[in-house]
Amino acid sequence: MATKAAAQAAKDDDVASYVLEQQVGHLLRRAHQRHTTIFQDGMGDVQLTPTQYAALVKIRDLGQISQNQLGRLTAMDPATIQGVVQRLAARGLVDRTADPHDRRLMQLRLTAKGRALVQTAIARGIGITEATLAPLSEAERPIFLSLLRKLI
Amino acid sequence: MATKAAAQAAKDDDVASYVLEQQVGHLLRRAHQRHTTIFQDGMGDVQLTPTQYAALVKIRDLGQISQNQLGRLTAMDPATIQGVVQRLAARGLVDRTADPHDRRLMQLRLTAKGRALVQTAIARGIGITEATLAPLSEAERPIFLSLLRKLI
DNA sequence: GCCTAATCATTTGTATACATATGATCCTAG
DNA sequence: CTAGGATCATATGTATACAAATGATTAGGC
Repeated sequence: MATKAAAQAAKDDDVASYVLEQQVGHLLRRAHQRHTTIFQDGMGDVQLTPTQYAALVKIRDLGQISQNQLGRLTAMDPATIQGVVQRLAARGLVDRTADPHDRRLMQLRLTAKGRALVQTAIARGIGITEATLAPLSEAERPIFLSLLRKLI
Repeated sequence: MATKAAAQAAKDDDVASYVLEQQVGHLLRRAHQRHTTIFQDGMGDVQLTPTQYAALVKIRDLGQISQNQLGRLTAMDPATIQGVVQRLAARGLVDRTADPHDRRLMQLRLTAKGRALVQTAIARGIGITEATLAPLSEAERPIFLSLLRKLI
């Protein structure tokens, strides 16, 4: 029983000395917040959110892709990607056509306007990545990125 | 002019070879998503979101605090913390009283129910941090956390 | 070939996250 | 001591993010 009581006392100490600001979840949330702010400032008049940007870049990479597939590649569930694509289509950046071979699918492509915008956006995206990583030295950046990748 | 043209060609190459999945912003978003999933699973029937949890822990630390101040300490703007606190109060976890010395302020305290719940929640929060960092070795974890802290 | 299961897109509801606006209250310069 | 600015909480609107449900369509097992 003494060991059980000691184990419980140790756990109570952990709870009492728990510091929110040291938890990885809190730090991830704050780092993500900071990046979102940098992103919004960096995009300026291009006026894209990070998810809209991810969707545009991925459509650019693949030329044509279905909506749910795009969601999987950009880590958005069907409900989220639906809203993102709907807003991109409303701005005339993305073209949605029903797939003739599978009528469940919405095939997505960039419009001419979308292709032009994504070029500008990526140029700014490069600067945004640089600005986000600015607090890290050149040596620290690849270390951080490789560890961050492991957490996904 | 040759140098300018070369510089532009280099930038065009950067745009053409841009890989979304390697950008720190995309990785941060995905790591944060993964943590949120782990958090929700780990909390189980405690049924707290990460921000609700952060608010409860911080009120526990300080005993009493005004709403906007709590928002600053947990990195939530006034509109966001308002909703978070409103939901915690609706569940009877937090008590809101107008400050007699400054009638602009809403002073927040944990209820008995809130104090009991936060104990359980922090015990699970410790496991959630562990689960989030599980892909990293013991040596990698402090490195990652120290680099992540620099990005805030 | 048919029935069931799976997939796709959409819709609804809840919860951050933030910009912006507003009214109440406090503080401070003059 | 009062007018102007600052702070606080709230409200509204937009945009993720995801769970859960739905209807349309396709694919697989038999």
